[in-house]
Amino acid sequence: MNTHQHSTPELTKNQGLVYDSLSHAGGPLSAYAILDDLRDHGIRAPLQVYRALDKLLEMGLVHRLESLNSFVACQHPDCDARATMLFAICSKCSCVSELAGEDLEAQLKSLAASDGFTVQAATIELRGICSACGQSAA
Amino acid sequence: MNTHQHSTPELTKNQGLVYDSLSHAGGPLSAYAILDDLRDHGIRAPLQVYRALDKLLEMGLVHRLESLNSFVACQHPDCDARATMLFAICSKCSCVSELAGEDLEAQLKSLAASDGFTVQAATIELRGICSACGQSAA
DNA sequence: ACAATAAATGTTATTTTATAACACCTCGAG
DNA sequence: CTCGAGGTGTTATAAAATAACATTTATTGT
Ligand SMILES: [Zn+2]
Ligand SMILES: [Zn+2]
Ligand SMILES: [Zn+2]
Ligand SMILES: [Zn+2]
Repeated sequence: MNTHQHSTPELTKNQGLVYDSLSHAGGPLSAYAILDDLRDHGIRAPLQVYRALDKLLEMGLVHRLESLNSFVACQHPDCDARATMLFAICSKCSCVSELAGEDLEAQLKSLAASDGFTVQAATIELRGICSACGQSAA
Repeated sequence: MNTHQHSTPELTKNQGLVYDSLSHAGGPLSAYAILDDLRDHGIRAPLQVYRALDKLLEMGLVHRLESLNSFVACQHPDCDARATMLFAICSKCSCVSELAGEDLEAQLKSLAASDGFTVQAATIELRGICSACGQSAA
């Protein structure tokens, strides 16, 4: 279920299929999982998925989770405008939350700057236990 | 050139070979690049490299760069003890600096905690321009 | 409307990254 | 000695991503 459709700039057929697949999944999917999901809708080759993903990533509708080799629909209304995003990945249920790093970005930049490094983009992925799993474990 | 040998707990033959390869490289290498580098030293199959890497990762002598699918020798005297580490990867020269996140960890944890998430491990990889490349570009 | 151009698609083959499965060796505790 | 854990060597396979090429579908300028 897709909640906040961004300012969706009309997707093409394949882009729409891939985006819907990711949105409905409610969690991260690998490119090949998307492929399987869309076999019935005419998607037959990995490239069809990867090409759609490339565009969706450009548009900011989808994010790539490097530590999982997988992709997730953006959960945030205006990622592009906002500060650095970070992803909290639950080790138990594999759910993913996308959080806004508000002032985190400034701290990262200044930390990097102390080494003479100019930040262009940041990948921040946390591993741990989500609130639901934390409570059920007690 | 390996500078600060940690408290190296005697590596096995293959572990030593892989660690040396990574140390001498002075930058990130893929498992298969390590394999190629060590063909002359009796390493013939990916598994020999991946098994050694697994142990080296456990020991904290080596880190995995998720966004590059590659590995780098630890540059920091005492990673284990220290706070969250972050990696600054230069988009031009591909060099990698490992920085200590001092108070960054606290901020990450509190940010995650506001979502009910308990952090176990963090992957932080920055993309940008290193000091050397920044100056040469001018 | 029509040609020129750009963007998206369909398909096959290939590369790159990572594991599975199984046999053998080595070395130290009992 | 023996047996059990960890390390090694090897072959085969799985999973993730890209290359190359032909075709089709929009966009744009005239
Ligand atoms: Zn987002
Ligand atoms: Zn969970
Ligand atoms: Zn380190
Ligand atoms: Zn550089």
